[in-house]
Amino acid sequence: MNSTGRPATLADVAKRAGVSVATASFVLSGRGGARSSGSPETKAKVRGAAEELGYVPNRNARSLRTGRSGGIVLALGTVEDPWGLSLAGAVRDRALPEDLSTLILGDERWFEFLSGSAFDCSFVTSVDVTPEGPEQVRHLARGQGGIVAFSERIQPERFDVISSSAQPAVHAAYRRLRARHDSVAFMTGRAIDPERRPYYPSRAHAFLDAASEAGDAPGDDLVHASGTDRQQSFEYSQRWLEGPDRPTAVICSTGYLALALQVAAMHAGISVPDDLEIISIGDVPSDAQMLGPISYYGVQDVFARMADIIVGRALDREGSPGRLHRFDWEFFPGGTTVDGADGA
Amino acid sequence: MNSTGRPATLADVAKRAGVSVATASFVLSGRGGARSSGSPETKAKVRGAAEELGYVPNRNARSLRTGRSGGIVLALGTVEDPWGLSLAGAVRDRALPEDLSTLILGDERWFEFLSGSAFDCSFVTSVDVTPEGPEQVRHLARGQGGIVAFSERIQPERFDVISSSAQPAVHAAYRRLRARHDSVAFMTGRAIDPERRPYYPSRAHAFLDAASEAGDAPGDDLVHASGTDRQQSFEYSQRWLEGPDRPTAVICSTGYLALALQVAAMHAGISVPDDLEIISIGDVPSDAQMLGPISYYGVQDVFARMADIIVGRALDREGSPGRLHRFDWEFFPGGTTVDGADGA
DNA sequence: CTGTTAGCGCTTTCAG
DNA sequence: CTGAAAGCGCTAACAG
Repeated sequence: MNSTGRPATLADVAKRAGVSVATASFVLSGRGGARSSGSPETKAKVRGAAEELGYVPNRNARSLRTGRSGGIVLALGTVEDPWGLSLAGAVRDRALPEDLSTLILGDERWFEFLSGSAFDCSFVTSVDVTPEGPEQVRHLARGQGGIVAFSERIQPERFDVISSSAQPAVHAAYRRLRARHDSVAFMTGRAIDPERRPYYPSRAHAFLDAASEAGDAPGDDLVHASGTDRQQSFEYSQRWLEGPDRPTAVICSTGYLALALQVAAMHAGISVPDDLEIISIGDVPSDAQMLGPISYYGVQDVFARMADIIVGRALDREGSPGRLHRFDWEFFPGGTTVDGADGA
Repeated sequence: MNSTGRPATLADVAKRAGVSVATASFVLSGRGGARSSGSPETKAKVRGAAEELGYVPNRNARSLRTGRSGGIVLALGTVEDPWGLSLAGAVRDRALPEDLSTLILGDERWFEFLSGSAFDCSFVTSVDVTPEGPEQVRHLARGQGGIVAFSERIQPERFDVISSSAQPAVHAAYRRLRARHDSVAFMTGRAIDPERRPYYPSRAHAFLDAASEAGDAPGDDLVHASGTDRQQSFEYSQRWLEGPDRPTAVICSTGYLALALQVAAMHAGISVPDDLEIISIGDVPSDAQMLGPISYYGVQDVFARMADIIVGRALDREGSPGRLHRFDWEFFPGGTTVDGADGA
């Protein structure tokens, strides 16, 4: 490994090996290990020179030329959400053997960032939170890399779409708990904000629909906004459980809320599931659970399936016209409900 | 926004605006908004054409030319660690106003990935886990972008180094608790593995040193490996707290272990801090705490300080010879120790 | 103030 | 089987 000056270029390697740039390129990047790559002797010389110089191909130049970058980028909107991290882990595990790097975009300006780049595949989650989301995705699809969009309101075109609505799950959870309780409450992080409302019905909306569909009263007071961080949720849960309108059945809009509620119940001496049943919409990462599994609605093998789609797109050069992948939610019974594994 | 064909190139824009490529480039990328950019009329034409065509510069081409990419990449080694995510959040907040994107590299092949690329700044955490780490960092530093390395065994050269050893903190924590207890235990995730040992002393090693320095017995049995995920840690804590050698003072090697222990203590009816004192090495993200603040040793404003260094490097074109940033750990009293805010 | 020109480092025909 | 040359899209000198 040479230790002076700027990084070695292919031309440097070629010169040192006494061959032309083209040959060097052929040996190093073309099917080097496989068939028909050059005379064994030349190969050795080139390889040796590259090694000595610590040569490493400039990815910008290569991408510029080929239109591919050897990378997958996950535009998750936010980095704080553990859901995205689980996905990232699954993608990484599948991408690594294919020699694809996995990157997470940490900010929310996915459109600006992705427009300029040429990744093998870009995955976009926050299509549905702005009005222009779908249009932007279509625009990106004109570029070179593959696109996978996580959305409930866009049709596949030259990109794949993963559609995974929690709405049926919320309805099912409501029916399931309502069958055993006079009243079912809903716990969410942030109150419904009519201003910055996403362009699809939120889980809280689904809950309200489910309640009125079941013939229950307006139910606005059944929606509890507990705050976004865990301490807030925990303290809210404590007050709630020790207050006058203590619930006996709660649907939590995320796994972490369910976790906070579960711990608060233990703290308050309330027995779960006997005196309080909890269902989470979306699973709780197993390594975050402390008091045993929480009953939840979720998608079987979500991360593995999504990772397959994303990596598949990345590997698919010039391909498929775009598929719609619809994910269905099922009930996974845990220790926070009384029921066994029978369906909704 | 044009909706057909491949992405518009600068040449397309120039042609449509009736100017040359150079002029278009000048207007669009050179100090467009600021002074001396071209005649108002041309500017308008070019801007208009770009708008109509939905032009967006190809970042690969630009980077190839300029050697800068408009991005910061954080090579965290793993995505699962919340520490890295907090850092990512802090970096993103500072980078966004400067028009820098923040990326997280999701896999552990940082060297391979970074060698090929030209980011404005790369941050590498796992320098100390392999023997060749430092050499690789030096090699990267020959490239175009800035580098910030998180390491306790490398000297700054043409890159910055952040050195933040937990060792003194472990010693201080030991002394602090030992002053009030006959025996102080240590809780860690993974047992000390002499095989794949990192190339620096681990926190568990520091604990053993601290014990023998205080004149205490070997203490190997004071090190408790509780497993890596939270459920395991929680269950381990439960067994431990309800078993025969129940501790009265514990140092936890990470914040999440302290959290599990705290919850387990509550569960077992053990009063914290009266019957059990807990000190965490490293802080617990505030949004993960449920039972109130945990006493810990940590670095004041770690994430903000690190983010400043990283973004600073990214903005610093052709610059500083490399600085060593040494981070000192302090005690932050919370609800899991009996002491107030007095020093160690 | 705008246009011409020369590359950045790489891959890829196309000849030899 | 190897070399010469073109060009990906963009920017930065230098002319005009």
